Amino acid sequence: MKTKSRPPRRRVPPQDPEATPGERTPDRPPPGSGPDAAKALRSRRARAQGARAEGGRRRPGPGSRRESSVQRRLESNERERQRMHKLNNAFQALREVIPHVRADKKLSKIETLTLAKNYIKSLTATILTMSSGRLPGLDGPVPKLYQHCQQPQQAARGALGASEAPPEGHLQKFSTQIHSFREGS
DNA sequence: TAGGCCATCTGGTCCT
DNA sequence: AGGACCAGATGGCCTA
Repeated sequence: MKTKSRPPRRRVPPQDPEATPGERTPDRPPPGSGPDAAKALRSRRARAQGARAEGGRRRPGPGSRRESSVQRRLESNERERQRMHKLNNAFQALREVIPHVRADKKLSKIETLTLAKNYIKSLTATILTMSSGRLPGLDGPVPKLYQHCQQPQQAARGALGASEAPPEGHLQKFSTQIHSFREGS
């Protein structure tokens, strides 16, 4: 990660005035994935691209500095889109491995992250309890895992119990949390 | 209709 | 220098 101390930024109007951000994608498909979503995305992007090309503004002449800077911006946008798609794919992969109720409703990103964190913590606590602080294949104790589970934050956040709880207790608590999460409490 | 969630654009910053 | 990463802004869609 990088340094977090950035000066506050001020939103400036787009340098390329062909359109403002939201106007470029007027028909975004509903959230979801699959071939239909992908197809809709492609056609939407093609239309957006066309709309940009036909915009009421005069296109810069070939080889102009403005054209190359617009071109760089478009390429940058595309890379950013790809990056976000990869990020979303990772979110989807994470959703698929987190047990949760109401599978018909897609977990939001924040729900996915929160449940994943608590799921990991519950599994960690369970493993520690079952192995008495040791993991199979390791000679010594597992200081990092142990220290992690000793952190006071776990009690403060209330999601998971102390490491003395019976093994099934951790997952039981996680399960309870999943339900309360989905109920919006 | 308000609020939540999201995709996208954008410019600044960091890294290679 | 160029790409990756990040966060703010914006507007669309959906649901209660």
